[in-house]
Amino acid sequence: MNYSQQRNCILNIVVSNPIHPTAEQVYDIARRSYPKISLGTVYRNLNQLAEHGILKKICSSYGSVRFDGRTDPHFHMVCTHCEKVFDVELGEMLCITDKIGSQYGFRVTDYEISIKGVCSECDQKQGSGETA
Amino acid sequence: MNYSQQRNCILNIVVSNPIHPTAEQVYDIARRSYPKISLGTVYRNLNQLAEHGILKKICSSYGSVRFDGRTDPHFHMVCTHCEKVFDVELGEMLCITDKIGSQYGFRVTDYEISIKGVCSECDQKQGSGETA
DNA sequence: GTAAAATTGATAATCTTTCTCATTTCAGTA
DNA sequence: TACTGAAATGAGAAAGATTATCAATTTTAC
Repeated sequence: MNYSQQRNCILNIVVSNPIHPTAEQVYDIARRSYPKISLGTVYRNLNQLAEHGILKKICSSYGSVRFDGRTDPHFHMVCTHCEKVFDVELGEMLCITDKIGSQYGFRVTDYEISIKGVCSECDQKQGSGETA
Repeated sequence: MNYSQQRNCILNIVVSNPIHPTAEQVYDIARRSYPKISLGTVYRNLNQLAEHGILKKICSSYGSVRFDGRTDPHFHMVCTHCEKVFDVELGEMLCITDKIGSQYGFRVTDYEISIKGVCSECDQKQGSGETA
């Protein structure tokens, strides 16, 4: 895999913006540096980087796939109000997945956990009728 | 919400087929009973039933959204080989989500866990080069 | 610097899902 | 049982997300 300037830019965007961006969001940011970059290039690179394990595809929310610069096991909390995706640490899950593997005869290679709810910010705004 | 024959059929398909079908799969099965049913009707009903909490939308795998007739909290194991989605029971998760909620100030309303890996069936076939 | 391999931008194509709207069905009531 | 307004349907167009194609450009290794 060659590292073109565009690929580097795309990777940096995902790694340095822990917002779990969609391809479209990455595209918007990438265009600031490469105004002629095409959306196809963004999709191609995000998928290739994910295939190589350099970043991760996540499907925490409906609609578009999102990408995560963190590849170590962790969870996500998705706010059903503002649609933001937050990271959650919880080492305990590791032993739970092991348990599941042996209990169901399933060879666990990865897991993806999305906790849905309302983030504290939205929860506070809720009363005033605001929407993020 | 009126219960048309088509809506009943769609609901039955999802509830009685624990394969976590996509809209397209539901459509294919529904056509056996209602050859003229339209894909739009299938999508409309699946979404409405999900909005009413009668069934659940899941995004365990990429590509298409899937639907689940079980609405009680449970996990999914997704085989990366045959793409099948299996149910997993694990009550322990309930206290973990509570913990996460209080730790991060997040009001947890639901969660969705997908464990990815290879199911025992595919694991056995693997050596012989077969693909499901 | 050169050549082969990989990548890009532009655009078409595909796939999934939603929307529109005239027609039909449903549920409640007389 | 017939009537009526609301809800749902089927057909197809439209929108949104993603992938594929391909000539031109960039990258990498020598």
